[in-house]
Amino acid sequence: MTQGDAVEEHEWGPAPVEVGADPTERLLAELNPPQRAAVTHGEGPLLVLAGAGSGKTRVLTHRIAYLVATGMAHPGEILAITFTNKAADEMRERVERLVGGVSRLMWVMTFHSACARILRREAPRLGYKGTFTIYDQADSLRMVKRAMNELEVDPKRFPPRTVQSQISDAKNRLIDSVEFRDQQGSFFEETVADVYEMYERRMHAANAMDFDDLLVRTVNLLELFEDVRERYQQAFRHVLVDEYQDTNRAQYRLLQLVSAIHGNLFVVGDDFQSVYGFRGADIRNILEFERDFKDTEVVKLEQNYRSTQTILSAANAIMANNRGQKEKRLWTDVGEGVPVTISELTDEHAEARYVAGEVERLATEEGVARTQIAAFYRTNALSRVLEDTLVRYDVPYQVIGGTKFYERAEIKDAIAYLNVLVNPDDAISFARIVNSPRRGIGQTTQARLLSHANTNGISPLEAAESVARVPGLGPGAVKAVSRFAEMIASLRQRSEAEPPVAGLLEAVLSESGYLDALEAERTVEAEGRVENLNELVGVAGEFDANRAVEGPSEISPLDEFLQQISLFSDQDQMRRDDELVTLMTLHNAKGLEFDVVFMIGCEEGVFPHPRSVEEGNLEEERRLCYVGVTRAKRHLYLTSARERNLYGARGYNLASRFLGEVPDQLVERQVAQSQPSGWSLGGGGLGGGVAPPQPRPAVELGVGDDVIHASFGEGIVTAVEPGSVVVVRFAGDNTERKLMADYAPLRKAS
DNA sequence: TGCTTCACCATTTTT
DNA sequence: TGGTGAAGCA
Repeated sequence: MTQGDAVEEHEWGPAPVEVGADPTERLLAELNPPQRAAVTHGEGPLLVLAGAGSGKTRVLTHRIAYLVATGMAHPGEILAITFTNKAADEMRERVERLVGGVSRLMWVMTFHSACARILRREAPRLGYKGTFTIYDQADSLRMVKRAMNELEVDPKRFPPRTVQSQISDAKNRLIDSVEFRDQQGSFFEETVADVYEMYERRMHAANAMDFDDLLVRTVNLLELFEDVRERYQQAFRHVLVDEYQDTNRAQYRLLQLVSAIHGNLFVVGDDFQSVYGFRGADIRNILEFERDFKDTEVVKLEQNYRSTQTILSAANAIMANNRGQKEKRLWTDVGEGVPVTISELTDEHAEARYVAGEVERLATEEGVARTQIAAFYRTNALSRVLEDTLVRYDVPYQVIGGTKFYERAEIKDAIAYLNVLVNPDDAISFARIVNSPRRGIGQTTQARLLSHANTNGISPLEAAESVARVPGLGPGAVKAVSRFAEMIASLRQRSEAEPPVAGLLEAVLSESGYLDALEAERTVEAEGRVENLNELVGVAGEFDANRAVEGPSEISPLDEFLQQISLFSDQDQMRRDDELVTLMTLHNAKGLEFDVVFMIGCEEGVFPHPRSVEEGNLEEERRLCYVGVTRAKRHLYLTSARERNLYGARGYNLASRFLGEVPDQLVERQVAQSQPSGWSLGGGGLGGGVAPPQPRPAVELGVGDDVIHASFGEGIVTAVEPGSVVVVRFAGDNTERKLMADYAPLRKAS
């Protein structure tokens, strides 16, 4: 907290909105009538059904500002919850713009951050230490496997991922292992119940919580301890929730608990955009809100400020095929716009060429910025052909999603070292680092350490510290383990002296031998990993700097750093400044908007996904389609391919049923003439929307040449294949790509 | 202990 | 088609 903010804190009240006249006037001036009704709502629950592009974030931020400006709430009494860090950041920023620095007193954060914050203080009540570690899905999966291993459950018959997801589902529904067992009948489920129980026990012993635990344990806390419950119920006079349709049972219960005294629950959502059912989101939470919270008022936002009427009509028509939903019809006053283009191509290559060609045509002939163009697909696998084609057409693009920074092995390793320093009970992090880098502590040794730890009720680290007492270890293993234990002990001493996190991290990386081992590899991959680790050190340095400004807090810097990054994912990696076309899954597209949207792979067998159809989730697929369609502001393209390689086999598919649900009068249809596919660029019909770049005389490239690519940057040629294809490994993202030497924007580095 | 080969299998994934 | 994970060998 800076000096300036401290001053503003004392001056809170009518925030710096307007001097003189009614301070709320300007806030309300920018709103349409239903928006205004929502913002000026008095006390009691309110459900805002906010259609796509209807200004829901505006309503939320203005509502918060309104509460502050009218004195209905002190900033410190406001809890505003989102699902993503990105949404929370955006909301905080926009609120700050409206009310100024007092926004710092508000709790504007994700469900998980809010829960983690509460649990850091209160976890001892539940028998956890305040320094608990937060496990991501991968860590949690390891723990599931470990529990299964301990119970001798065959992973062939019980896929760990399935078991994990059943446990997670149960937690999302607030069903603990005891209740889970009671409800189950089949042998399979009995076994899952066993694993669930063991998993919980081991998680607790490791002083660790998975993402679901953050919610569930907070609910437990509030239900079990009246004083804690009342404290938070009193504290949060107004509770606001974004994307309410995505809440699961645990989140629902949490909101119910936390808003019980004041009853001011303000939720904004769109049942049409509920696409996370597979993760436990329960669409009933929004459909039955009025029943669950007495005297709820409902406001519908149906005016859309994003898309043309054509696009909205298409979206409405698609959704008319779903049942059990809140009646809602989007409209706009921006006009009809151009028809939806539906194109049927011969195969995925033609489809990709079509998209690439149209992108270039739009960019060069119609002046559409490439940042305003996106392509969505149902499954990540569909991006590959499109990417290859965009490269060949020299169209710069970015892919959102994919491998995340914090999921990279080297980053997870580094964090695991820090986890062990803060939380010595953390068995999963221990396992991660004990033999990484290689120090001769192999599987057998690890298994013996672990079983010794489990039978004696101590942590693996403690077992390592008294390795002499572990039975069955050879002298070599004993020596390696005790050296490891000593190294950790010395690092822990260092961490307790509270140095900056960045310095500690550097010490960890060098003293553990991790960096040395990477450098000894002398490969491009290893180099990239070192770079990533440097980036992590940079993140830590930034954290240290911010912390120095904000002053001390009750928990240690390292602890705070770990909590922050464990709940941070780099979803907000998207760049909007460069001239890049954006590629992503339909799920990732939620909340975004683009002038031009391509939805590729609109075929039966792809979208709707056959698995969803099997499982009776067609309506959710249709909502996903709705989400995709409503991202488009001006022009929507829906493409399908008659045949496509999927999982190595050729598949022949009909166009998606969703295409048929768009009324003909809104559509301009294009059907490809049969044309050969493959490497031949251009040609007639579709896919030749724009002439491909003329072949240049081949650049003489050989293995080992350093090259520079217009969008991928520096790389090295690792192979040359017939047909003037070169394989280049790029330093930037460490991937190998096959490029057409004649077409790729590639030149030899000097 | 650790590397290599082989078989398998396969949505979506805010935290 | 390609990435992952478990058994087999040096």
